[in-house]
Amino acid sequence: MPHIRGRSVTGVQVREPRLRWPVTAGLADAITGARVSDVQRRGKYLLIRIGGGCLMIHLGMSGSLRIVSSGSRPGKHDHLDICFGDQLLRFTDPRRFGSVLWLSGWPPEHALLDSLGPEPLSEDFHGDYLYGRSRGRKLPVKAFLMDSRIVVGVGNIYANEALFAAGIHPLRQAGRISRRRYVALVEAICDVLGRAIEAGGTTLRDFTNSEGKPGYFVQALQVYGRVGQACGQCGGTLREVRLGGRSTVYCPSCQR
DNA sequence: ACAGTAACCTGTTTGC
DNA sequence: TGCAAACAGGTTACTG
Repeated sequence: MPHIRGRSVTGVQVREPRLRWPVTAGLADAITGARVSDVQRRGKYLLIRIGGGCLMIHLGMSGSLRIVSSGSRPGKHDHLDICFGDQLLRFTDPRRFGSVLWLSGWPPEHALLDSLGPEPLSEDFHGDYLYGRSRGRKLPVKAFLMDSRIVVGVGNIYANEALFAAGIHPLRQAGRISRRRYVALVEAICDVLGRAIEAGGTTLRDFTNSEGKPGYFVQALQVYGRVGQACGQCGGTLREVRLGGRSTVYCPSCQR
């Protein structure tokens, strides 16, 4: 976020505070006049250091942040603006699964950050770690992977893709997968995430990235959204099950 | 303690 | 054609 680092907040407009959690009351008073000194990320939380505290933003699944000129008229789902003189940081989120919370200290302290697992592309995330955390767990490995306490950043699409790449059946009990296979799974997760980031992410339908353009990784997906189609590995038919209400697509012969 | 499900929300798609 | 229901997703809270 090179657009706002070093700049000072000149105002805040909250048009719709009802997000995943209510936008922190008194946000404008807390940050108006303060300067943005740092921008970090933890899991899917954006951590913007402003003055002595932290603005913690989550984009949910349909949220976005844009830099627009201060004269720009807000649209239907433009719920809040952080003003920086002639420019605004505008938070848009049609489905309101995102959140904007003000934390009064730095480093940020919040229950939502406390129990987060390691970053998937960090060295703390490796096969031995997943293997250890999974012992005794009976839930499906896909649900295990999507638990942010285990590892952050692996959502439904990438869990599907990584399990296919690693040849692991999404319904297999997490505790009944060998160390060797978890090593392969970590490799698959890193590979999938790395390629997705490179391609600008995965966007579906109306979703776009921070520049308003679609992500191109959707074209590289092997299983997600391809139920009924032929498996790229064996030619068999991809199947779908619902797991916690989430679409789970896999190849019954390549994934065991 | 753990596993599974409901809940939040709305634009889009599907089904009658 | 029109309307209602289903669907999608990240994450937490709740239930069993």
